[in-house]
Amino acid sequence: MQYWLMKSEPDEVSMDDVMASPNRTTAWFGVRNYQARNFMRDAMREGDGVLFYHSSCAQPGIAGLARIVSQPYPDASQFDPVSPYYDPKASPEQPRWISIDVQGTHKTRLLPLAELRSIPELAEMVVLQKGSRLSITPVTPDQWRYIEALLTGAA
DNA sequence: GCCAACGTTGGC
DNA sequence: GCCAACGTTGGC
Repeated sequence: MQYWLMKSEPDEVSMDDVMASPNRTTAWFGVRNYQARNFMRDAMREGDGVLFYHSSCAQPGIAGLARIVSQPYPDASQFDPVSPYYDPKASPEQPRWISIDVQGTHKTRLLPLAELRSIPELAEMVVLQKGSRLSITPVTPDQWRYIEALLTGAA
């Protein structure tokens, strides 16, 4: 069991969109960065916890909690010539990019980036490190527990 | 819109 | 394999 922070632009997919999806589940596709891809392919597994983060927006921060509900599988958009995520170098025989299904569990209050930065217990979070741009970053169990308790009131 | 930081591309 | 140029991310 591992924990992750996943960035989404709320104009594309917001926490509300996830919670409104059938079974509160949506396919995470369009990752086109090898480091993030490798996390999905090699480390993410069904049941892992996800901090759902809104990026590139007026109020960046954590918007809810989710979990991984599938194994990794090839991202269909890489084969679609009209998709903005089309990759001519990928083929169904040799897929390059990975999707995974994410299910929303709690929509929470927005935990703003500035507040995250103000919490000493969270100072080591990968997403807070200088220059960090990865759309998927690992979260430690301690960081997860702290944020989960903060946002859900769970002990 | 600005800009820092990082990733990718491609010539050599 | 090096590295300059370019593109992207993402907070502000």
